Amino acid sequence: MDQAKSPNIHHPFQQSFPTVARMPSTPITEHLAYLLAQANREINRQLDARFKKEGVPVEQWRILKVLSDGKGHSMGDLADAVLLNHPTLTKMVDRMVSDALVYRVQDPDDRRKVMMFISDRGKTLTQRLNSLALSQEAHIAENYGNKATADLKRLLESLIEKAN
Amino acid sequence: MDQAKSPNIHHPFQQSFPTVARMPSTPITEHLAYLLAQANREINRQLDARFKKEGVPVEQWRILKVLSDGKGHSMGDLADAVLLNHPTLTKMVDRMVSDALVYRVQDPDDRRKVMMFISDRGKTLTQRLNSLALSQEAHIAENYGNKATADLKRLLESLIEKAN
DNA sequence: AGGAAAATATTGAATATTCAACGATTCCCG
DNA sequence: CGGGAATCGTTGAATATTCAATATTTTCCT
Repeated sequence: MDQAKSPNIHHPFQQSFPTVARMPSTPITEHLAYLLAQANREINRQLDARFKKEGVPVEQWRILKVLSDGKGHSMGDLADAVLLNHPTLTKMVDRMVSDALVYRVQDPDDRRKVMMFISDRGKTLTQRLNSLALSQEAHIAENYGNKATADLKRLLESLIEKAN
Repeated sequence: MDQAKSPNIHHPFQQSFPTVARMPSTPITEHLAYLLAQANREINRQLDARFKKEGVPVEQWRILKVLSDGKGHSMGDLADAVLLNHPTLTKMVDRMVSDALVYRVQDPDDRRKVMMFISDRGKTLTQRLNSLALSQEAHIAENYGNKATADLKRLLESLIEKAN
């Protein structure tokens, strides 16, 4: 009866009381990093829920959106724009090529580069996703307030700018 | 010479011009979801850089910080508090148990539950991490402004609250 | 010109995360 | 009380991400 199946489980008698006064330190919920993570997670979750029926993750929407200017974008530029590192982007683009949402064209001016383009299929999907995203933004603005939303965006932009 | 080694690469002649006027739609950089992702990513990157010398990912710091109230926290509560889903938390805690930063105690009142506690080793590490995190916050407040930082935190808190 | 260094994208192995299923325990209610 | 449903945490398989190494092409320097 002593050695149960779960490893790593102590039994309760080892509670030790702190011998020195514990300096409380700020709770995690007051750190900017935590608040950003939490807000980001929540907004993303909501957006993902809306995209669910199209079966497209948020990152692919970002890629499509960047490409929907119709110009070619190199993988490097795209990676920066959509906040993905290079290998992750390569693999995600592979999937999108399989789904015929985007295609690769070798840049004739610099043959190291690959220019990404959006396909017609990608464009029509993007439109559907955009309207889902817009409806989410509207929903946020609705019960969070237009002013708060605008203020928040402005502050975030400024933070990002300063952080670089 | 026709069939090169790279698959999926079209050659440039297939550029098609849009036949209908393209509605520009808002750029990705103006979406709240994108701004949050970008800010979160950047702040996290900076924090991770500071934690680098301790070799601890941000998530572990969050776990340690929550546990440093000295009370026991169930895995479920912890998962909510540190924004990780259950299996991910279980595996991260496994590593932290190996590193003797935390330990598990079976809850005697509800034997389905496991209560997590921080070890002494975990506590001293937490102190070092806290001071790194504080110095980051100070650095942010410094060239972003105390007011902006406070405003941003307030807005984020309110967004999170509304979103639930 | 020629060769070292830098830039670009991809690959493969190692690592991490997620999803679904499970085992154990407790709760609920007839 | 008894047994089905709910809760809690973990596991294993599938999937995704990351790190380091690679191949290719271009740039730079002398």
